[in-house]
Amino acid sequence: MVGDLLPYYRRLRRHFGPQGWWPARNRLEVVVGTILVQNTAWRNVEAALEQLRRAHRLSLPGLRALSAADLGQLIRSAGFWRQKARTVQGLVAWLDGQHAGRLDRMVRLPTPVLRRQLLQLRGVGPETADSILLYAGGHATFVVDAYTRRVLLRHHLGPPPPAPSPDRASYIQVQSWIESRLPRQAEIYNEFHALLVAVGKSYCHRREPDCPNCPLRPLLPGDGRPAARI
DNA sequence: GCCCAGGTGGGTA
DNA sequence: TACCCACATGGG
Repeated sequence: MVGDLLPYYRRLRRHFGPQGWWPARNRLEVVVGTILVQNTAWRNVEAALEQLRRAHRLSLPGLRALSAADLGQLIRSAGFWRQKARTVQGLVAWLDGQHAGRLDRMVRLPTPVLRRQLLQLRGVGPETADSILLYAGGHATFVVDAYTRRVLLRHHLGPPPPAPSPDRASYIQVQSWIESRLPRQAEIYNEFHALLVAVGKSYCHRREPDCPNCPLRPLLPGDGRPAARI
């Protein structure tokens, strides 16, 4: 069980190379990025981060100094900007109130405690919480996102959907399935998740799961069988 | 024009 | 619990 996914991890890493996630310059950028990227293409997030940077507001003091309206305008390109501005401000307020405004203290909390606290924040769900835990804090927590599900489905991996319903496994079920098949190390969770995103992005077309030109078919199992619906 | 992108929360049965 | 929907911008 443990280590079942290691061969795939190694194969993907040889093919794509180290991914070096999260694409950010510091811890705060990771945290802000995890919120901005919710259901949004990363390029739109980059534009928003750049706007914050140019306004000298991509820092805790900078964010504190912004009204919700002004923050919203700066992150507009990331979409859902009213919600996301509120979420960022809520997170900064919580950080100030509970952790003396210090991310380095926040990430030192035990994983289950920090996860629970993050999930209490409005606008922070399981994926955002786990992204902060893993990519900002180095906690060994696997991030389940749309790419994770898509790639697992396409290659007939992952937990079976619980019959008769719902039609897909829960976040926790997918997360447990992966975590129990890899060494419990943040570095491996980090890299494997980033590699799954690289796989997902490299598919010729999301709507053509059987495309014979997909260069990744030898990298993950599932060849010789009809591809799962994605 | 239409579809989609590294989700989340609220409402309803 | 299991759907459904709003939330919004930008690129293919």
